[in-house]
Amino acid sequence: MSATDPLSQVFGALADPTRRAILDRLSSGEASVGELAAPHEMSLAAVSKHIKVLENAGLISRKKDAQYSYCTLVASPLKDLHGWLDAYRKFWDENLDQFETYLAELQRGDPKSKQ
Amino acid sequence: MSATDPLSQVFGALADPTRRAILDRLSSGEASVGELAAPHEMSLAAVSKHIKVLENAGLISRKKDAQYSYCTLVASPLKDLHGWLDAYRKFWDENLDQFETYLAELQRGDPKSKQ
DNA sequence: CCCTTATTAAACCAAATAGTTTAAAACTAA
DNA sequence: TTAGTTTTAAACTATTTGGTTTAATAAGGG
Repeated sequence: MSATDPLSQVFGALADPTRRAILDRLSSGEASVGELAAPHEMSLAAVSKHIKVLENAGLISRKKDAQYSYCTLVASPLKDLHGWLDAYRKFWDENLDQFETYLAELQRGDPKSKQ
Repeated sequence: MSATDPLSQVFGALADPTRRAILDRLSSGEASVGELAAPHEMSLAAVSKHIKVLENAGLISRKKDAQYSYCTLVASPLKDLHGWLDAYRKFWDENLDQFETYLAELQRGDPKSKQ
């Protein structure tokens, strides 16, 4: 992932289960770096790096309070991603429709579906 | 992106503008490797590798015909991705909040929601 | 049979990723 | 001030990525 465009950054940030777990945790409220790191086997420094990747992708923001750094989910990049996905939605919906039509025809024994 | 779980593979495959362009091209119909490579500056072999990444993520399938390899978009992984995204939709979609409020009111039998 | 076309494999390289450990920075509390 | 907590920076390593070039494979057409 050496691409620097925003969409690539967001997709790249999400291409890791640890980072998705962090986002998932943040979906139930803000948390400090230590709290975010706790469930993971790796070192705190490693989680800190993952958090920075998410921050660079715009997926989290931070608020410093004393020595603590509190992270919050920022959903707008996910909205952008949803917008990108939507261009393909008709595709899988169509396929689903076609498949359902096919199944319905099979059940009816419609001869057209057998060619 | 050394993670091997399906979702990471899909996100990783999409974290590259060349690969997204290939998917975009395929959304208007199947194409050979050569056709997919044409718009890009890089070598054919490089595009061939990108196509393999997309194939490994399950985003395209191929059909061999003579020396040609025809690629087709497979949208189901995008549908999975959409499912993952949906868990975050409430963070950006005000309309969904309204809809959930509406549903909650309906369940309560709140008369305001019926007008 | 040769020649061309389409694609992939192999070997190679530079840069990026994902982790480590150690140390430093910034703050709190005694 | 000293000691402890939280987080990040730095340096290092192994692996992966994204590209290259060259060669091999596989098919079709004179």
